[in-house]
Amino acid sequence: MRYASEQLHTGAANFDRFTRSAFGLEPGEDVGRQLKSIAQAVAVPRGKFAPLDRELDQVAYLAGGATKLWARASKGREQIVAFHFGGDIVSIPADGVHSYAVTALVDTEMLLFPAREFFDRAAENSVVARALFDRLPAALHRCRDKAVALGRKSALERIAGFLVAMSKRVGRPEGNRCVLELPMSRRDIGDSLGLTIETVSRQLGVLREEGLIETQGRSCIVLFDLDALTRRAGHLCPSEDFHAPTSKIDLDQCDARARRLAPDSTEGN
Amino acid sequence: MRYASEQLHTGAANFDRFTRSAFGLEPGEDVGRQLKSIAQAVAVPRGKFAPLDRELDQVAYLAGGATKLWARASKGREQIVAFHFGGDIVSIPADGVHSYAVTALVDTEMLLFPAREFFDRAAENSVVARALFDRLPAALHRCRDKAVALGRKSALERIAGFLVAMSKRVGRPEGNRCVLELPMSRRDIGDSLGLTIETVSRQLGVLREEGLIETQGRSCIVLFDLDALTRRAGHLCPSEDFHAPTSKIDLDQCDARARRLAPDSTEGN
DNA sequence: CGCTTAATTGAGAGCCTTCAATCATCGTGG
DNA sequence: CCACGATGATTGAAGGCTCTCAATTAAGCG
Repeated sequence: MRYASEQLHTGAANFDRFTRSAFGLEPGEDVGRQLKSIAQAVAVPRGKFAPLDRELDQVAYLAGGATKLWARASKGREQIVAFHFGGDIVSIPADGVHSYAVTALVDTEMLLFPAREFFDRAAENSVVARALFDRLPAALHRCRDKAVALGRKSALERIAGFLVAMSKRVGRPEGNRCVLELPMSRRDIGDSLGLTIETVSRQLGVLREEGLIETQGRSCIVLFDLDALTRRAGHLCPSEDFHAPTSKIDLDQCDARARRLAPDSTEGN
Repeated sequence: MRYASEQLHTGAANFDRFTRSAFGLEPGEDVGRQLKSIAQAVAVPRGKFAPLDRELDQVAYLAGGATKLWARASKGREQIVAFHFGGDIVSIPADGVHSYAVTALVDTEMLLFPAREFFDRAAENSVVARALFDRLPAALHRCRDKAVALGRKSALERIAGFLVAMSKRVGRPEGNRCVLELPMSRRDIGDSLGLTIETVSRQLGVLREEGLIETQGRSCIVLFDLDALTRRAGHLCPSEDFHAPTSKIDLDQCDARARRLAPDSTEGN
């Protein structure tokens, strides 16, 4: 059951690389040692699951590669909740209302931590804590944007939004074009957007016929006009603040009874 | 533009109440003072927006009341991303791909913080940091569960899941029944589940005819069988670990090439 | 008690899914 | 290096679930 092939270490050098790239820590700090003592280094080949303990929340640091975090919903359909790439920190839920798994899209190396111990140690070091307070809310906000897309957007809007999002994470700019080398299949894209592969294919076809994108082989997509795609995604555009079809919420209409109160009025009620 | 009515203070006593209930802090600690210096106390009447700065990520602590966090998507449709109740800490995204707002479902009092400063100070105190490391991943995981529902579940499953989730947050057990006094309208429920009010109404009708629930007036729903509702929601059920329709992911099939490697093998690569 | 707003119920339309077949891509073996 | 086979992607037709539009009923408040 144990293949001879590759090697992977939680050794000092590797671990220093992790603490530096993830948290900006200098080698030799206490937290580093403490985190190392609960880390489990894992190499997951393309297409395989990460060996998770589903009884516990876990945290993973991706040293390299790409993964999908997904759950099984009804009728055997999968919902991908997030894609992750090298350098990312992944928060993986224990079995709750759904059962989650992490699958490698390409050969991936990761460090696995039990969430409780991980956060206990992180809370003791302000540098680590601060780094996590950047990442966790960011992950939450990405998930919220995804919820908006899944709940209220058409297939075309979701596809356009997916392309724009991917361009920011794995896009390679070439002049005013952007070349995407996607590590995930059409099925993965569909499972991420709550669509079928057929619909993904059809909507990509629509964008292709509009001249906004070009597909090359299975994994390469060229984006010709990111602004247009952003508009098609129903995203908030800097250029559209005025006569916006996707309008910003006008908080000035919010009624002044939502009063700001002097933060220093001593005591009270 | 400033109404004379109620009063609200960030005064010492109120603030101590906040730091104690949110973080388990004793009064008089440094963090408390530091957080207070950046806090803004706000009373938001039912149906009104919280006065947010959309240029900045923000954090809100709900002293009491109930709110919805929502975004505007295409065609003027809203997507509610989360409901929050008294005691909750809310992470509110700045304008990014979508524009978010917080609306009070009932009269609500909250403390608003700029996220950056809030987390900077939180990172310096391990007790506060630890508390947030409980709440932030929990919020993320709730959002992930919601994404699964929005992406891959039928209207009936979503409604059932909503009722089960609400029973845990605002449910009042009465014998083996559970009484829900919902602060949100059918429209809010629909906007939270990516459905229309009509569909919400129809699916509630289905559950009613099955004898699983009873509706009383606009805001009260009685749940007769939480287990059955949980199954209808397509959730993972403890009782269903064996012949599960909503199966857990079988990580034992995950192939052993996802090897666990000795965490102490010194140095390497 | 009447009015306003919310919720329910019904009929028809639309978008995405399902089912099915064809085509393309890419890895493998000759 | 090319042919082949397997898998993935594309395209087409039909069906289903939810939405839209419309009318009716109920709830809650003054």
